[in-house]
Amino acid sequence: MARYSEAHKVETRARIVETAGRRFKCDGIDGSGVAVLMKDAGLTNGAFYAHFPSKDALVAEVVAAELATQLAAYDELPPGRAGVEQIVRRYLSVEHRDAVAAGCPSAALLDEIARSDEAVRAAYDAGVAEVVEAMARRLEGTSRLEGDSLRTQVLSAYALMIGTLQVARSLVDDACSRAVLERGVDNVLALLA
Amino acid sequence: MARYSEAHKVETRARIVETAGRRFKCDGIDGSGVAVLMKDAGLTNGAFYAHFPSKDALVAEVVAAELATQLAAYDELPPGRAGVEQIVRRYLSVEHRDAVAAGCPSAALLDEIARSDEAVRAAYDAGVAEVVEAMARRLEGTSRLEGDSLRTQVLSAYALMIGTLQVARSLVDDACSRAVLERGVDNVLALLA
DNA sequence: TGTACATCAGTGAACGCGCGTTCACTGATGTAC
DNA sequence: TGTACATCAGTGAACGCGCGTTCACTGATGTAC
Repeated sequence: MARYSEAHKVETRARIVETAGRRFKCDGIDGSGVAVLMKDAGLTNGAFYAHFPSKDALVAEVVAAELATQLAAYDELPPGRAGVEQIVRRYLSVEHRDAVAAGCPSAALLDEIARSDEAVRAAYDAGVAEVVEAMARRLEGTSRLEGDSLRTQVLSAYALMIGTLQVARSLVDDACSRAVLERGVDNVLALLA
Repeated sequence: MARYSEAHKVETRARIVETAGRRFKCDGIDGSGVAVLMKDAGLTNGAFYAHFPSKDALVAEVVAAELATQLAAYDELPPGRAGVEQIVRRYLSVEHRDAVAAGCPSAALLDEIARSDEAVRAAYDAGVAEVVEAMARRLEGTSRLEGDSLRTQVLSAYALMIGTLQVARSLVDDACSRAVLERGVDNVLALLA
């Protein structure tokens, strides 16, 4: 089994990035070994280095890919402020809280990203900037803020969403967890009003 | 070297918890081995199990101790709303952003805590409840909210602080990082008005 | 007061295991003639 | 059209290393007599 088409290698690589994203979000970056990552993708560990020079290189790609996926999901939503409201309500839902593997990479990995090398943080930085830009463009004209100031406010609101989801996932008390999610929706929407 | 006083063992145990807190916040829980944790405390790895049944047990104690330290620091601040403002300004300062080891355990460890077993999450839950209670009591009477509703709002504000600090630490662009900290202060104070 | 013994925090080597990475090898396919 | 060779994604064993945990041992001190 070799000498595949060029498309095959690209597909395999993409599959590794995608399954690694889910695994990282579930078990953490440090908690996910290369052998497991490759098994998730239906391969053995040795093949990893035909696609990536190191685990760190994969991490940077996964961070970029995960944020790109998050960004792409915004296309399906209604335009303008209505779309942003849907983003916020979905983000701070019980469903998102309980679906770590399919969920936001920021909420699942941010403090590991903060400890990562500059390549990973640069990938995160760029990915978040695009997500913020997409949200800001939907709000432009309907907000008291505009330009950089609006973007800073959107980033601050995104930080509230991230922190809220992490807290909701950490609390043992379900009622308290749901309460912080619900209040988070109100507070984020208030910040973006 | 043995047959120490009872106080000696208590002190040693406390030293392990304290140095482990700093190490966990710097390198992550998964990223900090027992041998390193014990070396930080000036001991060898074997002695660890005279104090704790497992690394997981230490993690739960560290989470509790770190939040207790955060809570204790509030005693030095002015009473009422003025103290809460100082808490927020210090939390979202460049100094706190750059001092991970001495900083907030939530910002450094929250997504690892969310992945931890129930003992760790219960310790986190209880510790956060106390921190929230301390802040809520300072605000009671000067806020449009009261009781459980005020506490939920304080927890939501705490989540914004956590998320903001994590984002500030992850961004490579320093100007952007500072901007989100500054905006975070305004937004948290607005949520608590 | 002096001696024998019990205690137990701490030592440091060792356990099996999984880590990230390397490498000799496989074998289905594409290319050359 | 048929054969020989080159390619290279993927295999699976192995590398040295650090992980969490165990354990036989040490030796300064407290207690018993």
